[in-house]
Amino acid sequence: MGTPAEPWGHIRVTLDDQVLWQKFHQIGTEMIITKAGRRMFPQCKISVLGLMPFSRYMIMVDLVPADGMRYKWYKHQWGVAGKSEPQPPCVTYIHPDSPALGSHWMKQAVHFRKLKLTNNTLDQSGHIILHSMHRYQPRFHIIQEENPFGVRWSISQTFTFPETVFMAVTAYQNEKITKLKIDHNPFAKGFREVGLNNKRQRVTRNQPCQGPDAKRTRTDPGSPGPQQSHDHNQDQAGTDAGKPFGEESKAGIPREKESPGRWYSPEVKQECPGSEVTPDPRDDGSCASGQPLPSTPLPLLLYSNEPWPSSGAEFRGRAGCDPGSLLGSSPRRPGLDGKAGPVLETAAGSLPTCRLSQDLAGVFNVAVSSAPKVGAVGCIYSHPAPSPASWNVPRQQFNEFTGAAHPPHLGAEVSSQAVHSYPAGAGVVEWSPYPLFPYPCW
DNA sequence: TCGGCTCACACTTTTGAATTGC
DNA sequence: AGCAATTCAAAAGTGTGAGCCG
Repeated sequence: MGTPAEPWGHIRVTLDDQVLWQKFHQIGTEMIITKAGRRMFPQCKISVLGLMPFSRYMIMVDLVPADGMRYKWYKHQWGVAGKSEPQPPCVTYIHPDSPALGSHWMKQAVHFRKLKLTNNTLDQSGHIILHSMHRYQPRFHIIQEENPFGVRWSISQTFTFPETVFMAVTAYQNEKITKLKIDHNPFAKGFREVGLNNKRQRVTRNQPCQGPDAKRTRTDPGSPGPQQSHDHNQDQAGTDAGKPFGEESKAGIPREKESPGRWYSPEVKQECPGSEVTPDPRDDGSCASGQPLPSTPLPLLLYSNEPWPSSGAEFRGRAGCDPGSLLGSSPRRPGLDGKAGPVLETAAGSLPTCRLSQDLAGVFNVAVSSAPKVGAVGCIYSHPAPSPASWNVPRQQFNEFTGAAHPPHLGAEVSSQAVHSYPAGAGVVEWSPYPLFPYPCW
């Protein structure tokens, strides 16, 4: 168990499936969001190195606006349609293995396969709520538990990867993205065959069912649709060239199998090779700020009544740490009306006497996977407990927070960093002067 | 009229309980 | 009795296109 003095100096985070991400990024990644929740593809998967094997960490993901714009698909390309809408209640997804030892996280890739996106602002399933036609950037947060008994969570570090920026959509706009997804996503296997991933040809296939009730008649035994589909899938079974997932699993290869990638570390960031990176509207040179950060208290759920920053630049300045930027602020605090999604709440009576940074009144929404990780899920919804997962605090109390991001009990010896990782060249790590979670949990 | 969203659909993959074998 | 491997059904996840809605 190391001291918190320099626990972060050698952490390296690699984005897995980076080649795939870059393929999508080159075209302009689109992520389908649905009311019921849709998984990401490519999925968020990272490799972590440099953790202390016997220290415990939480790893979580949130999605922040990539800019302050709303987009529209016009003439085969994305164009700005205006300013972004007020952001919905933001949820941070905690990896179901959290908290776990550093050795556990480093043993294999950290896969956020259960992470789901939704456009349902009233979602209660813990899915990450996004607006369609907006661009978002996934962020990965690693939070260290200071002692092995889970007294508290403290230091945090944030990693982002420019190629993971995507456009949230309810229906694919770019046919190239559609094709790429079909080619790489096993669940879309049925659409891979030529003709089935083409809207017009698909319509032709179902012509006998055309008409106002066409949807219903597709299941009609007399309809040629299902039969043909079956045949085509049989053909496909032997000719499927991609098989990126299914083949892997059937071959008995661990799903978490890793492919080597690049590392991004704070040290590298100091070099600030920003020129190697695809220009990002949010990258406004803040990588130059290589200052140690104030202490980072525990992650909490922070609802905010503040609207999200309307401009990328503004948001960027806050990135990485405070509740407003990390998890996003919701125009309205969910939960007060009883419609809140599953959130990590802080325990009643355990509120610390910390203060929020000035514009950050609110409460985090923290989603946890549906996976049977009792430690993470159970505690979150249960009574106060001395576990780091049980940050339950009455939502209504969060708005009473004001002010500082330095909880007194953490002290200055605990530093935190927000790191912006770039895939290009040697990589870039960005240090933010803001703590990830400015509130202690107890 | 138009663009965005929802839904049911057919299909594949994944998951996990039940069963079997050692 | 305990464990690992296998089987199988159910659940989850996928893109599509028609229809709905503002």
